[in-house]
Amino acid sequence: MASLDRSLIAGLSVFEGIAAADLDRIVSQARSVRIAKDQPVFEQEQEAHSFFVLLDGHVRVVKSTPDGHEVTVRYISPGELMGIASALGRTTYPANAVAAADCVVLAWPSQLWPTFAASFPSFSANTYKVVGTRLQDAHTRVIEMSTEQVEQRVAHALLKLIKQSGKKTSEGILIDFPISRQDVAEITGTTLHTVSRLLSAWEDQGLVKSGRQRVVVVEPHKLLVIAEARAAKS
Amino acid sequence: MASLDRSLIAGLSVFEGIAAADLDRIVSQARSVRIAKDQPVFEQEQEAHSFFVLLDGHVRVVKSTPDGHEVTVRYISPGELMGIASALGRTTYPANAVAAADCVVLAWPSQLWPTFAASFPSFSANTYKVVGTRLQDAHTRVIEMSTEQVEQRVAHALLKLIKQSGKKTSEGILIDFPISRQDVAEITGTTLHTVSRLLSAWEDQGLVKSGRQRVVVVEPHKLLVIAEARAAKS
DNA sequence: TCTCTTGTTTGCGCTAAGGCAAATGCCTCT
DNA sequence: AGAGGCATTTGCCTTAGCGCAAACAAGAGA
Repeated sequence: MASLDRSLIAGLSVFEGIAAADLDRIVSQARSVRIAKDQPVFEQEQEAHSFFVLLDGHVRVVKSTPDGHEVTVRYISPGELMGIASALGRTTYPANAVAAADCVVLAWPSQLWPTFAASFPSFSANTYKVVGTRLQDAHTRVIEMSTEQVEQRVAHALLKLIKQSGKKTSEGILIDFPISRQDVAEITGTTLHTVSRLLSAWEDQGLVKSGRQRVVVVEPHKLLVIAEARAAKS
Repeated sequence: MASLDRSLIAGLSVFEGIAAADLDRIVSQARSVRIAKDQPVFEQEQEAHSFFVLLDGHVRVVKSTPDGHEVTVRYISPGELMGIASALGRTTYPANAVAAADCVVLAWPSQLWPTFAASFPSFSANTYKVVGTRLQDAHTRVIEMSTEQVEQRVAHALLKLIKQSGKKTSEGILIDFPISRQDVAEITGTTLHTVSRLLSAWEDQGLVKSGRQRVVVVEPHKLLVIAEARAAKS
């Protein structure tokens, strides 16, 4: 591992509260892997041989149903953990992870987890905190799916995406990786057609600008109004 | 704690792999609490002062949305953990837990968690395994909400309920606590009207028998066929 | 530059399922 | 036993949003 990586890594929230020396020991046992866009990071049902931290790029975590549907569970941004099945006593990955853009990840063999957890309590605590957040997020998703209409869900999804992976540009806030209508549909549980219609409508109102695999949110506030709308619609 | 409880408790999967002596130390620090039907076990946003094991009864975990919707996150059956926010680094409960029937729970103060986790690795491992399962379940819920129609979701919900809390009777498998159409609706993200219509239809076909706050599944296999149906419907 | 592939837009019809409303039935409490 | 409150059933209407299908860009590769 290049020392360049170390300084970059020290700032990540996953490693908060870990002494520099410990961090070195942790990082020195990782291997750094480059993954090209659309290549898998890990796959559903596969043996969970490693856990990862994403250093650069974006990863989409997807579950496939027997009947061919694909549901996006979450997007992973730089700095986030993924594939931590081993911390939860699982031996296989529960979903597919695919690079949504070219990625660089740090990978540790899963069998190191017990040692890490015992030796570096902060690391373990940070990890479980992440798990807690994800459980929370998943429940929020369920609630959104249960109580909101498609328009609100798509608005929420875009807001979540710009919060997580937004990049300010002169036009507005860009979702910083290629994302298609189909992708948004798989996040929100709808169809690419409906997403397309919504984006077109919002584009007309000046809320967003979008193109091929590209979405820029121009008016986040107005989008938020739609997302939080109770009953009436404009 | 009566020693009666100890023998009962030793069999629970949460305590698997824990030496009898350790189990005694764990259980001796719990207090046993009786909670009447419809009374809260813990509440959303409240400080997570304790974590629990349900010994008897059934608990419904519900999240309320700002706009008055209620979504049932899960049902807890005897032997299961609940309120384990502290193990995930949270300081407040993420949802409401209400007794769906009269309950008996064991409660430990949250501040014991770090000690327990350090002293009894099996306990910690078991707990995180439960968390893993719940995360999994939550994702399954999201997928069901995204890809299945209401009929399939309700069928799945009933199957899950009889698996978790089913009791064989002469008529079929009874869901062993009072459950209304509204409750089923809150699990599946639909309305009590739709649930009522479905149950009536299934009753006509002899798949279930149901009454006021009561559901008996007569033909689990046929229900499974509905739950797993791809496109066509009978 | 031209072509091909892949993503996007949009129109149209259809239906699952929600909303509303009213009737009925079953417990529970007095 | 009677009364009141819930839970349930059902009919009817409305509609959000899906499916299908066809036309349209806009990159990518030759």
